[in-house]
Amino acid sequence: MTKHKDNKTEEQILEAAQKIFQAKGMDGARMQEIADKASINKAMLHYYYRSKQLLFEAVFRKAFALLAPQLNAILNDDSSLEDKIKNFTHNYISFIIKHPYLPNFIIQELNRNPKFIEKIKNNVAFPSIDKFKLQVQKEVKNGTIVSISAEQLFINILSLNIFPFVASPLIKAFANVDDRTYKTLLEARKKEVSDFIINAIKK
Amino acid sequence: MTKHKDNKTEEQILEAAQKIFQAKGMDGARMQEIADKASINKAMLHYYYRSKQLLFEAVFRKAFALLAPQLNAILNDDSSLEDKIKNFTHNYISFIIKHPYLPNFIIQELNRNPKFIEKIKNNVAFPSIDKFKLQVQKEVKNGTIVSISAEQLFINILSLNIFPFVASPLIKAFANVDDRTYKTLLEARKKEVSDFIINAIKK
DNA sequence: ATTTAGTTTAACCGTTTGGTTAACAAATGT
DNA sequence: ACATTTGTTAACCAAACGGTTAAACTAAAT
Repeated sequence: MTKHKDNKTEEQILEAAQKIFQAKGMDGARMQEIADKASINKAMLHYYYRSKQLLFEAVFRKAFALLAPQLNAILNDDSSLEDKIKNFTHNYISFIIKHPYLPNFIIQELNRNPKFIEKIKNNVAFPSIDKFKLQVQKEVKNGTIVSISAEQLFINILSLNIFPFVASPLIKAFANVDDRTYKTLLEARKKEVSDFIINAIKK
Repeated sequence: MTKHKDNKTEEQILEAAQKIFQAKGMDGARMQEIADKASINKAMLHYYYRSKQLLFEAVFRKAFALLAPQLNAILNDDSSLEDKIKNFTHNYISFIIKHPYLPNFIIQELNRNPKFIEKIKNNVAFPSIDKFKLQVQKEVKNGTIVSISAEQLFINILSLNIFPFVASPLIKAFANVDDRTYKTLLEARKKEVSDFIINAIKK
């Protein structure tokens, strides 16, 4: 979209689209609603982004670009495994509390169209697990942690950090807690989760 | 729908609707597509279920009724905490491997409309955390496990078991594994996850 | 044999949808 | 000063959507 000189309207659109898409998903979102939220004419959406699909992809890319660096913190940082887990958990949960729609949006739309991630891989700095893998293997070999594959540990870390945000209505209902209590629980998880993980892997 | 004598068509519709709704969600699903998959006329959908919303609710209720008893296994079973975690993890992952769309469907549609769970609470046997809570508190008091709230432990168990299915496209991409390898990883989690949890909480 | 109630179909309907058009306004360049 | 490009608007469009209708079909009950 480099041909446009004035990017004020373009950004207004992207912000509005972000809110609508993240709340209602690709299928549930309406172009008119996005236009209304951006306080502009519907034709402008197509003037700047050509189609709903392309507008959606712009929103998705932006969201993904926000999330990816967070994961780099655990995959490609130089600190010790224990420090990584502590820092990541604390920072990541703080981050998601500020952007609660983000993980669910990305997960949902990726499930809707799994091939989409290939497009993203070429556009955004994409974290790699390689370094993390070496680190875990080394610690297992040294006997500092129990025998576990880097992939399983990685899945566990992500699960414990992300799932409570993705499935909040379900968990709230089962655990029988109200919104305020749930927020307190999430806040406590900044510490609880890293303790839990470190306990699980240390010998 | 008790007025109908022949329930063959009705079930065909529900099955087709289940597949379409679980793959595309409420907003992405089309009544025509459901009719096609059920090999019947579109008017029949309305004859048996009146509206898209009611058909969707029937599908959702059925899915939820399938999932809820699984959770009862961990919340209201009489066995020891360690046995519970082992059994639940093993059985639940086996269950979801057979119904891979289920958790994501429920989570997604509950996020779309959080009030919906109130409707469900009255219709389906709804698990309660009370008994599990007492059990955890007792074990903490006895010193057999580390100090942890039942809610946090419950969240952790659900996260580790469900998230890998909900976020599979994302995890596959980050962990850089193909479909076959990922299936193997999930299969291994039947044991890995319970070891991980038990390690995390035992003193 | 005829009624009756349940089932199925094709055709139809009003609305909403993403997207387009053509005219107009505001900058920008010459 | 004029011409050209860029930004914005209201009106419009065809297609797709969920839902309805009225008539036809089926089979058991009278």
